[in-house]
Amino acid sequence: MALDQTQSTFGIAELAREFGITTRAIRFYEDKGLLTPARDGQRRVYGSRDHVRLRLIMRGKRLGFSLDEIREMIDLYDVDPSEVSQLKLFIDKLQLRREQLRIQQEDIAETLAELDRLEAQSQDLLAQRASVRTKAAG
Amino acid sequence: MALDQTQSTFGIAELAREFGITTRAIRFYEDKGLLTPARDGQRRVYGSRDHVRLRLIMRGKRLGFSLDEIREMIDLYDVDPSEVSQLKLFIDKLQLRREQLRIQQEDIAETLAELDRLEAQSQDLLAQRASVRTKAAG
DNA sequence: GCTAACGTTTACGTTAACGTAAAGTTTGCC
DNA sequence: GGCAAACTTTACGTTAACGTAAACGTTAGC
Repeated sequence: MALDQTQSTFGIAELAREFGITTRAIRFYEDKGLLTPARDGQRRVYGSRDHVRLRLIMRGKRLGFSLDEIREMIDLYDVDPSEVSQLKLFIDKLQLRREQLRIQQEDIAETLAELDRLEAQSQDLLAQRASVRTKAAG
Repeated sequence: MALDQTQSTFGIAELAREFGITTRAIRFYEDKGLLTPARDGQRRVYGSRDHVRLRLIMRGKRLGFSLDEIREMIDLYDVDPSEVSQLKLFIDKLQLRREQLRIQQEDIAETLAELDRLEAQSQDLLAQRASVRTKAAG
């Protein structure tokens, strides 16, 4: 077995290690309807679908979304496209998310620009200090 | 006074209206050291500096930062550049923030790409449905 | 057969970020 | 001078997202 085909089942501790979270958190996400692992007797067995979902959860958290929001986003991937009216609603939801993300992009761009400015200032100051010390020592 | 020079003092209710939050929240931010309004007797008087800070707070919240993190970020704007060692530490902090924001950018880009994919699929489906109905009706 | 390692459920505790309510003060206005 | 609007402090309540602990089951290795 050299091919290391993407692993297809996981234990809870295994997932916890991989994502750097606790098993408590993973069970909590299940309680909140974000994960739906299979069972082997009592034990939870996570498939590749859960693995993907957990990745989406962590990404959502990094973006500051609540678990409720994250669930809504994740559910977008599983939407049932049978009803046209549902489809249109679905597309509307997509637009809302998109708009929110666009705002975040702007916020990040602004912030990065300000950080750039601050760092430039600081580097200037550092250079000045360095040159002052050099001249004083020379 | 036609020039509407940027307003320089604000009441708490005024700020609350402008930013779409409650006065309670504004006082809470003060408790946490994010705002430091002047006083006119008992009453808080917010200057342009507080106004700027409140904007930064709201931006930080949109990006999912905690108030502690936001305070750290805001304090970067007021850093005292007297000590070189402090300056270097300061630059390190800037780098950390930058890295975090870069990750968020990536996360957003990924998410937007997936939303694009989902929407394209949906629009396809909608178009198919529409053409089916058109043919059935024709 | 015992002990780790891994897993389970149940339940109470904790922190952040406010909401909500009570009770009082100050100010402009009629 | 009385009332409403805006403000104050104090304090208890609430929600999200887990942490922590207790008490128990099961499986592999020595």
